[in-house]
Amino acid sequence: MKISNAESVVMEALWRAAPRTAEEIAAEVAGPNGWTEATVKTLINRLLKKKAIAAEPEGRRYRYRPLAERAAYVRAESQGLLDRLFDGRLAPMVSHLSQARALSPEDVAELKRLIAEMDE
Amino acid sequence: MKISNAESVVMEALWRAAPRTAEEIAAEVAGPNGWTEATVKTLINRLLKKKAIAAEPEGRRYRYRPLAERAAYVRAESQGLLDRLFDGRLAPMVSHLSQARALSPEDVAELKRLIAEMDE
DNA sequence: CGAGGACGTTTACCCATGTAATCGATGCAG
DNA sequence: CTGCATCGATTACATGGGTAAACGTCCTCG
Repeated sequence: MKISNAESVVMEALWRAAPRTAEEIAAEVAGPNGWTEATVKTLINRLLKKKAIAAEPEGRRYRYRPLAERAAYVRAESQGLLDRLFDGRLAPMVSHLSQARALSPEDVAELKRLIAEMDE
Repeated sequence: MKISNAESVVMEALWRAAPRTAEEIAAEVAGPNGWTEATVKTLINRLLKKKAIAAEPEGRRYRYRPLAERAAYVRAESQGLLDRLFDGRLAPMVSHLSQARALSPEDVAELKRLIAEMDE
């Protein structure tokens, strides 16, 4: 099932560190997103329904862990965008993004390294 | 204002060629997406409301033309993804995508060229 | 033992979106 | 002139998502 935008914020938190309690998750994501703890709880529940995360009982409460893998999520999202906007071609995308936002020299160096690697 | 997924299909059609009538647009996008002409008309109207396109009268009907620029749309979309998933860093994104999907030699060559260009 | 709190669960509500049918005006074929 | 076909405009309706409060249950402190 599809993970929505707001939900993905919770997922990211869990991908960063898991398992965690609802309280811990909320502590991390509620403020920056202007959400109340109630909102975070709703998101957690929707993710449970979608089987994107699992709950393991710990005493009185639960700790949540991701079931969906970040790599798969990232791949689906970026591939979708790539296909929709750049006809699946990476080069035009890189071209576009590098124009739209200046790259740091480190970025350029890193890219160069990547390409060199691919070129074998 | 935000352009939704379905709406973006209409936008893409108009970016490809404009101005066009609703009928022409529908002819191009309805079938492949499994939409009726009515659906396309709704999308057109929503885009009008959002000021993403404009209508110019032509005899008894209208021809539509994009107001929003594709470049801006593409930039917003890809930048959003880049920020959300790759912390705004292009190199990790390229790395991820090139792993997830093998690049053609042309792509690699093109990328190499791009990087070389940036490096000045 | 009783009250307050901590948690997860349920319910709520509104807006955007996907999808489409219907309506109203208008121009054209007879 | 009149009825049919066309168009755009209006209305419809279900689902998903963002946002959150209310509820029920159990634990714990006094």
